[in-house]
Amino acid sequence: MDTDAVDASRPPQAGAAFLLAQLGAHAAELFAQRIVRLDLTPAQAGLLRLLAQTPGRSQRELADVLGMPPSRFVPFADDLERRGLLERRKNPGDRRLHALFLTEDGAELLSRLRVEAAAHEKQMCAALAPSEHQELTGLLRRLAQQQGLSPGIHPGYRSMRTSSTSTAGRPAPDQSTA
Amino acid sequence: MDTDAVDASRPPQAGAAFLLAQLGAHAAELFAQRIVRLDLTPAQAGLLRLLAQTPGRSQRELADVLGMPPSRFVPFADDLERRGLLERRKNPGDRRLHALFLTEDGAELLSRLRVEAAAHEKQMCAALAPSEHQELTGLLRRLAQQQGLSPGIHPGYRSMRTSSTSTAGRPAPDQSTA
DNA sequence: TATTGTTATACTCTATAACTATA
DNA sequence: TATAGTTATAGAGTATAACAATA
Repeated sequence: MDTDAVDASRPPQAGAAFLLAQLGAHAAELFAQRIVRLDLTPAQAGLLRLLAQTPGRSQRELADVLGMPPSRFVPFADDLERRGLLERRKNPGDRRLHALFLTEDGAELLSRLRVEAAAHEKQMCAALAPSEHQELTGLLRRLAQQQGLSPGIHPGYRSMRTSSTSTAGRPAPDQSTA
Repeated sequence: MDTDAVDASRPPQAGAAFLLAQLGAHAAELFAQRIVRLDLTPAQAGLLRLLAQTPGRSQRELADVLGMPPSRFVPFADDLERRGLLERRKNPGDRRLHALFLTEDGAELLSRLRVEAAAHEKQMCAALAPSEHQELTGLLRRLAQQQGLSPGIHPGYRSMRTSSTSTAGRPAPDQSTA
């Protein structure tokens, strides 16, 4: 009985919840690094996927799904539009709305994105045998469903960088104003 | 051969890596909400755990482990010191160093933190049977080890709120469309 | 009057770089 | 001269709120 369950000097092994947070942050970081080559941030990649899934949605809708305020969505979409990856079309029925669509270039980039995602998947699960990999995926899917997470987007998009304007590279120690 | 073609309009099911990022962000969010009651952020909780594990480390060391620059660590520790949760002691051998220790109040708060962590674990894994829960934990541990993640701290601490001062203004908008 | 998209402003957070005290 | 801790400042990123067009 003196063997207290909780010993402050030697904490218990990390549980699944902590490991999920730890591995999730790690996975997000690795993926972000990976798609720097495509000059995309994870949030931008999420929008491209979203546009492929359900084209023609309004900016307001998309901003809601991604969990960002409309005022932030505008420059976020502006950047991708300038790069020719998505296009805004006026909705004839309600001319207040801008329907967003993926361009051909956007679709092409998305397919390259999927290649990166596959490589990332392999890298993250390198420790597992194929059957274990499948087992893990199944368990995670059940967790996500029970937690009410919608497929394809995750809460992290809210707080993720929305622009990739050359901040993507190394710290670039510009030692100005010495 | 055409069966493995990638159809943009109907993306493949999410893989384990994406689910990890999604569930990880979700878990971190839930945990953050949970410990608002203790007036702690996840990063603060991480430091308390760290101090219990290996007391007496210098601020520089701790900042490195948590992945934050020293200039940010100082006010971060200041806050917890003001609240009497940790204490700085001058190192007699090298008086430049501040050795950090958990106070009694800090240790007491940490034990309450562990209670919350246990409840959080149960909440996150509610979808699983006990044997599956154990199975998942084992798989995640192997992933974390293979990825070189050190136990107890995770990369997300770098970008997490370091103060809990009156952030309670906006509790939980809960904008997820479930 | 309500809603979509947009712009502007104010605020928070952060890293970089100076500064001090010890070594 | 180098390092631990600290402070100051400037910059990036954000949300809130005002605005214009359309309903």
